[in-house]
Amino acid sequence: MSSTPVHRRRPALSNPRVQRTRARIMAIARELLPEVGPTGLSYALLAERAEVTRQTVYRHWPSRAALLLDLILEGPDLGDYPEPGSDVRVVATAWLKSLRNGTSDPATRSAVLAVTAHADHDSDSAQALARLIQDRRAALNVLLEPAGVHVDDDEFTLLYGPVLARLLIDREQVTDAFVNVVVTQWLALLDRAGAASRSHAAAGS
Amino acid sequence: MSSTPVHRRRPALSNPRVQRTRARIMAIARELLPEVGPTGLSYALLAERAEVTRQTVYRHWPSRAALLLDLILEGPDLGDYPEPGSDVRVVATAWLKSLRNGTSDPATRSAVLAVTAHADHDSDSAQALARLIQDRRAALNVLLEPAGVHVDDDEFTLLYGPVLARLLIDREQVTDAFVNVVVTQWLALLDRAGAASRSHAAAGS
Amino acid sequence: MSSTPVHRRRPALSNPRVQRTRARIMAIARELLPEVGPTGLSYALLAERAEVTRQTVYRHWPSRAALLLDLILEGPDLGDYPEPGSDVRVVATAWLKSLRNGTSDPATRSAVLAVTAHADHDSDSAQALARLIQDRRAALNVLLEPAGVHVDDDEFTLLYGPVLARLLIDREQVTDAFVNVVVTQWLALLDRAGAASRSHAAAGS
Amino acid sequence: MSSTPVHRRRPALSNPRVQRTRARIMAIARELLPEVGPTGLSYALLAERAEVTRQTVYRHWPSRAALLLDLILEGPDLGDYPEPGSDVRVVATAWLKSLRNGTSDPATRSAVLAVTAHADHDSDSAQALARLIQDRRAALNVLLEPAGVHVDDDEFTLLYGPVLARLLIDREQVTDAFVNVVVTQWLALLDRAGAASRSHAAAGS
DNA sequence: TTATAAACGAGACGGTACGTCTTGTCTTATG
DNA sequence: CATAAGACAAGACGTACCGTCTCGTTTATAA
Repeated sequence: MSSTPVHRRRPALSNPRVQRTRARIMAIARELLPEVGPTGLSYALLAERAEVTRQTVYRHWPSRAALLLDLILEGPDLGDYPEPGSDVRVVATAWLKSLRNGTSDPATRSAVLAVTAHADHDSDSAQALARLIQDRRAALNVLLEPAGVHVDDDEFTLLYGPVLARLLIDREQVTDAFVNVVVTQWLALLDRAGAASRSHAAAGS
Repeated sequence: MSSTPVHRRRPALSNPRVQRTRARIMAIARELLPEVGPTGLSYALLAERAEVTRQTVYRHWPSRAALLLDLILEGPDLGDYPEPGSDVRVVATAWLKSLRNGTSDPATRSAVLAVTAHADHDSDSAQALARLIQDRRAALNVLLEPAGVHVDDDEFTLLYGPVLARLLIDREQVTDAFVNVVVTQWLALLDRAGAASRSHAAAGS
Repeated sequence: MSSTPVHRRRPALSNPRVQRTRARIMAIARELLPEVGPTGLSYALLAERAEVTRQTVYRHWPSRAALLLDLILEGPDLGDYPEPGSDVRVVATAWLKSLRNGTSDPATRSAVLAVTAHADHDSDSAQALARLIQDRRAALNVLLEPAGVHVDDDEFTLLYGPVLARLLIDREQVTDAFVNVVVTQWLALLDRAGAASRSHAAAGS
Repeated sequence: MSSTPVHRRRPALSNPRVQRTRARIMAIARELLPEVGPTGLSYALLAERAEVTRQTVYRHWPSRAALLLDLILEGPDLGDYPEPGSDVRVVATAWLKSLRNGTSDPATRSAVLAVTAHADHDSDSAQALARLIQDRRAALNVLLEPAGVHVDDDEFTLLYGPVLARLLIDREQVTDAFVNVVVTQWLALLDRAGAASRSHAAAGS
């Protein structure tokens, strides 16, 4: 069996040399990932391409999961990030397109899939994945605050589920039309839920 | 890079010895997969646990993808398979629960995720995944035939997407309640689509 | 710290392929040792030069000590091995020259020194060294049997000590003349010891 | 291969701070050496234990050989150093015991063995070893001057050889009794040599 | 019932990768 | 500005797994 990696302090990002090295490795990793896949992205290959020692890569990311996570978090520039608003349809559509754009980057998609695949057996990955989802949901809720809407777990899954399924499993483009269908569906759900709670409230009065 | 695997004839399943060996390895693989994860399921480990030579495993499955695929296809007994019917809600619910049950088996889930993760870089996996999805959709359409309903790509994704997202990404139980919500949503979608095509037809007349 | 090496079966010498591989590696090691020294004789270098994988070298010798020991034991051909006889001087001289010849081979000398140096901290090396010495002493005693002489620890050290010191520490040739001086000395010691035991016996009568 | 070490000025011993640092490192090295062996005594470990930067150790001893040599030369306190005298037996015995005492210290023994083992491939070590031996011989000759005796190479090796062999190779205690036997032997040799030269002189006249 | 073909066990081998360690140099920040 | 902390390149270590290749042995089918 492989021994558990020793916990070791990671290089201080304040150091400009460290920043340079880290940035170069991340860039190469982003290039390489779609080419060779997450399992093919070995420290050996990464180090060679980045013209860096394996040891250096280990110093920055003690495990592949850590590297993949950073790749997801510091994804490529996604263009305009959606802004809060009171029109639920507009906000939800903007958020969903932003999700789609982020996840359409091949490197990011690879990384997400790899982390997801490891989540069952690697608690680090599981935690990272969970945090990722929670952050996205929190972001959506912030955007929807002006509209006085708060999405719960089920509603959230119903919104992003179809889009990610299309991207990751169907492995096809997520068109604007598809996004519109999903959002339309989802608004109907919210309406029903609102009506239910209203009728519930009415019945309770 | 590793050298290209030589194409080699796989053992004939007609031979009872072959069947025994194959069955034992598959069983062990199913046990092991949730424990160690898809990448941890090495030929070496598998062979050792199954008390078989590595060579033997290679003879049966020339690549890990092939093994994983077999694991998915010959999943554990799923209980009653849904039957065709004219009530769309009933049929869709049954199908969705069957999907949930199949994918809830840890070994199967692991295998599906692994295949999905490799699909970007391994055309074999991509093909296998595509076929898997198509088969499921075809099965659903067969079930819905009596109801006179045929689901297209988008509708299909909207049906299974939330369930798989809940299972694979949220990594939580898919409750019957959640299934009901998804189906209710989905029926509304079908209605809208039907109305649209009807009005379309009316306008066209 | 590195984890303790796993105990693993070494290749069966009955296999001719194994013999070939082993012989080639040993030959290369013998060549390399005097060039680069015991610490410079890395598994990496050895494997490269022998055109063999590092893993193969590990399979044959799980530790450097094991390899060095084999190098000592299967030294180069030493020429005629001394024969037993009743003339103590002749036998002792022949044995000592044989020791000298064996230890004069640069590779063997390097190996002996390395094993000796590690004996303090590596019980394997210590044991090997001890066995080496004991074997040599036993061999000498066999040769001297016809002469009715048995050498004890102190006597043995007095015989081989000066020769090894000259070789390993003075790092100079051991001439036949030097061997003769040592043997002459040593015979005087035996005489004295014999006289002492005789007088002892006489006193006891 | 590693790049050749750059020649760099070593700290001035006149500086008291330098002395303190140097003394602490040496002490730690002396402690560590028997524990971990000469190859295990890495600069990294040494620096860590001495609570000093690796750089600092490098500054003091540009190579391991240099450190080991210093360890040998500045061995632990040997007790009374023998004094010159006219009784050859007394002087030789005292000198031999002093040699034994010095070499019995585990750290020193380790260092001596390491230097010896490297002498074949590292000219620095070879030189250091040679100087060490010469110094010891010179010291003995100084002690023996009052007795009018001068030992040559062969005689010297015959005196110290058995003792070092017992210590380093047999890896056993050198008892006073053993020292006495060696000295007795050795005196007989001197006698014979003296007689030979006398008879030689007589024959030559 | 015995060939004969295939599956299987055993394991050596060349590779690649892993995660760790040490070494010697070089950069950066700090006093 | 001299010195520390420590990042980095280079490379070895011992291990694991991979895919292939013998070579015998066992099992199943066919003659």
